[in-house]
Amino acid sequence: MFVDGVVLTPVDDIVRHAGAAPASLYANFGSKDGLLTAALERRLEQWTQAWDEALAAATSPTERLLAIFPALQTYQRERLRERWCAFSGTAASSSTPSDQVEALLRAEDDLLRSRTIDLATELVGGRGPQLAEQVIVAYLGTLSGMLRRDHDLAIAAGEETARTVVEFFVAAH
Amino acid sequence: MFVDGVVLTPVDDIVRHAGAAPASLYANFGSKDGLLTAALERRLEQWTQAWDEALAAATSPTERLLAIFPALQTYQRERLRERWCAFSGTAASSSTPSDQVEALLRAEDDLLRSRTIDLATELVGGRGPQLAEQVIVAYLGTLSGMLRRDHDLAIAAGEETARTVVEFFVAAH
DNA sequence: GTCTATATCAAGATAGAC
DNA sequence: GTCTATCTTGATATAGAC
Repeated sequence: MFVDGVVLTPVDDIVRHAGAAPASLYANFGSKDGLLTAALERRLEQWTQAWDEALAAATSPTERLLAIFPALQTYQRERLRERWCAFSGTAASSSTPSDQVEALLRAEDDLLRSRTIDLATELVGGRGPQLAEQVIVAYLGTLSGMLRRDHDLAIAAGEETARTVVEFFVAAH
Repeated sequence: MFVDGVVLTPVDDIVRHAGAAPASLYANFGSKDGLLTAALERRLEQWTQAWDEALAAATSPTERLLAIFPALQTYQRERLRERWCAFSGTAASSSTPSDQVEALLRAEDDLLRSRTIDLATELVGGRGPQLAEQVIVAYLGTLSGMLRRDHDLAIAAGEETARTVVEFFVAAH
């Protein structure tokens, strides 16, 4: 759809794609920033759902910690196809986001960290936060990787990396 | 300096910062894309040097493979301070770069992959490519991490992740 | 080769009709 | 509430003088 994300896509293009008029967009969202906010809210909701579903499908604590990768794959395939990540992309697109956009970026980051730390702690106890940190590096590396190569390859490489890290921590546990 | 990168920074700002006139920029670089090209060329050169230096300072094959992280730190501290990465940032800023910009993005990616594969192969032989892939995930995750948190923390987390992966492969070797 | 001043164009936003 | 038409702004780029 809009491969460059909301921030870098002109309002006119979005409006034309929607079959609507510019004035309607402004009547509904107030500004382009309002549109971006609504888009990120929707993405956060969809992403949370995709992750929830992958967690529910996971059959072991290890797979639960790694479920973020299948979640990313189904999110991309079945939900909001994106070039890499709406949140990192927004952070990259402007170093001075509005307060409401910044709050959403923080909300996504909080979700990522708190869930990952909880899942990692279930798996390795006190070393959970360190393991979580490394799984997050693998996750963020997956997102960056999507910018420069095939999505499926990037996700597979990221998941393998996370799996290595998890095995290492579990073995030392 | 220009925290959002060349692509997202208006020409006027760059010109003002340089104490020059818009016309001079166009006389010297032809277009904004020409300026971006020159900027990326310079960055690739500086980055290669920083990485070379870190490689020269490394004292074991493992440290040589991990030298990309100290290289990133000195690059950021002593060379071209950036918000995250000029190359990933450029890739994120436009999905349709000019041919010359795309060639530079490819050159940076080739450098990253070929060097990492060579160093990983020295360390673990035939499993080198797989190890390299995971170190690259950690590197890219470090870059993305720099977008959202303190640079030193992001680099430390990335290096720790890569170190875990390396230890795992070395132990299995 | 560099400057001032300006043309050109694209993008965000709005006025006013329906 | 949505549309057409338009305003305004800001950004890339150039003309012409020095």
